Amino acid sequence: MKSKSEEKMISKNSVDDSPYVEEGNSGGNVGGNGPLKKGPWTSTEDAILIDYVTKHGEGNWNAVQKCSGLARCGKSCRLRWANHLRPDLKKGAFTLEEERRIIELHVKMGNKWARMAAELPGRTDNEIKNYWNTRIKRRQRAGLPIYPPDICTQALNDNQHHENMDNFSSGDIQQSDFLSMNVFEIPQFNGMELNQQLYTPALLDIPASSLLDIPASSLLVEGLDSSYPSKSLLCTMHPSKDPRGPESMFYGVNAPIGGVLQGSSQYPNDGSMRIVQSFGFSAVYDHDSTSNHALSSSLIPGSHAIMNGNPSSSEPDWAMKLELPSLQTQMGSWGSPYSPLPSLESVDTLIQSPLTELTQSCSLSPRNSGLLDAVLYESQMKKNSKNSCQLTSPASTMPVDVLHTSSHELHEMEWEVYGDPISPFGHSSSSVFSEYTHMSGNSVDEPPSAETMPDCTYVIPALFEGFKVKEAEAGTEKQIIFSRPDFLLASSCSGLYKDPTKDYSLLKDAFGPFLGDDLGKDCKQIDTSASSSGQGREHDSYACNAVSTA
DNA sequence: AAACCTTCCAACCGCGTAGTC
DNA sequence: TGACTACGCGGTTGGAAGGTT
Repeated sequence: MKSKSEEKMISKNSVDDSPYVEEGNSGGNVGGNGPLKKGPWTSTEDAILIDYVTKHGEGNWNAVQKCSGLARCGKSCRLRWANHLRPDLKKGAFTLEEERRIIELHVKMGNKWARMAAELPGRTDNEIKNYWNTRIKRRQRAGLPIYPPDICTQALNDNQHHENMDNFSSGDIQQSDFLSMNVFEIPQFNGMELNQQLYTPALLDIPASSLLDIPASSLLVEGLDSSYPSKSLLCTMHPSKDPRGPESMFYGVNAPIGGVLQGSSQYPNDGSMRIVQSFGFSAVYDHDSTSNHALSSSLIPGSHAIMNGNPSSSEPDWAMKLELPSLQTQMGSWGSPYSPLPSLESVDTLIQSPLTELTQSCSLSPRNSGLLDAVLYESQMKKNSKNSCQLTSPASTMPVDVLHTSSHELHEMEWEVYGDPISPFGHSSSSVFSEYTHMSGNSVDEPPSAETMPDCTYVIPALFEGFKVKEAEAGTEKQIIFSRPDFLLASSCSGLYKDPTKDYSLLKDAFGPFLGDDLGKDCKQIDTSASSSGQGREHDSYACNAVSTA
């Protein structure tokens, strides 16, 4: 097996018919004893490396080549040892328990594979990463949420718990407690961002990923206690490395959001922190909607922000370097300038805006209780009023003045911004929306996939979290009401699926380690006749509001 | 049977960080 | 303080294998 692939690799990497020769030396692959080999390892090489490590121990990998004559760079040696030769490695597929653990860890840590691996003895970061990416892809295809029902349930429980909390941002909650309480918070639907259509295309320049890969817990903690060393966030944002300073984190942002974002400059010394603090966690913490317009849903770990695949030229380099998972690449499919799919950046923009700004200038929608029933109600109302959403409006380039369009119009076009049944932070949002567009024949970049969400529609109780964004410069207020996708998952997992006759294989697959054989009892997919035809999916349950008030 | 597609996974690459000088 | 080095991490790539059409 290996020999075959090896030969291919050798052939591929060969230079002048010299196998085992590496033509490049990037990444410190310069060898002192000649060219370094790349590609699959042979058993002989493995033996050499094992022998070396046995004698000299781990570390000093660059010395391997010198001491053993192994034509491999230190980097490669380390990787080989860590991922394959280490004696304590656990081989074989992940157990259900391990899978569950991975998911839990991902909720907490995001794409911190090494940290996750540390929690899973015998497993490597690469292994976990591959597993996760595969899982994401699979669920994306299936149109399923990343996080399983029980976690959803826990998230809801936590939500209810926190709804009764006051001053959650006062920092009186211990980090550990907070973390423990939010371990299962579903950062689902980070894609509940504001409709990009509501904002100028420049908003797309905002590196949503900078926040979306941050574990929910980290952000939440940040929001609670600024003393928490939110390395994840800081590192992700790289604010200190941005020569433009904190405000530049919103580089590319302009009106109307720009006014809001500019508020970030209020915290010149700790932009990211402030931003975190400004995050809303309403899903979980909108116990006090007047003071804490949290957007918990935005706090999705591992969210590979859907950058809408539109790496604008104006996007800062650092933004592009932010944690962009491979999935994001896939998401790029809806990055077309004309894609009706939403941009996380837009929501992130608001999310990133200082809380104080929001709290001071915002008055939540009266319907904005954040309670599930309220959301359900609203969703139902929308459903009744509109049975179909016009998702395909090529209005992704809609100018700012769309904000002044009627709320009705906005409703129709906005649902697409939300729902991301797959990923909490939005990477999946792309999947759902892209899938929708596929079904409706509106995909710009990809052909409809019969495989994607076949006859499957989630009934999503859209929660509407509204807040007003004060447009500092214009002196106007724009109330942006957006749904609470984070609840969508939970609801979708807790019996909101309507059609019991549908095949639950997808869900079963998705919830594998979390559900028993009676999966179908709890999770059902909805079949809408419209969905099969790609028209009029009952996505209006995703409905969202965008009310613009001059 | 062949072509195509999907999944899995090993390996590579670039970058960030810590340590050292 | 800056340059250099080693190491680690996360994202990405590409081939093998298996499945589907």
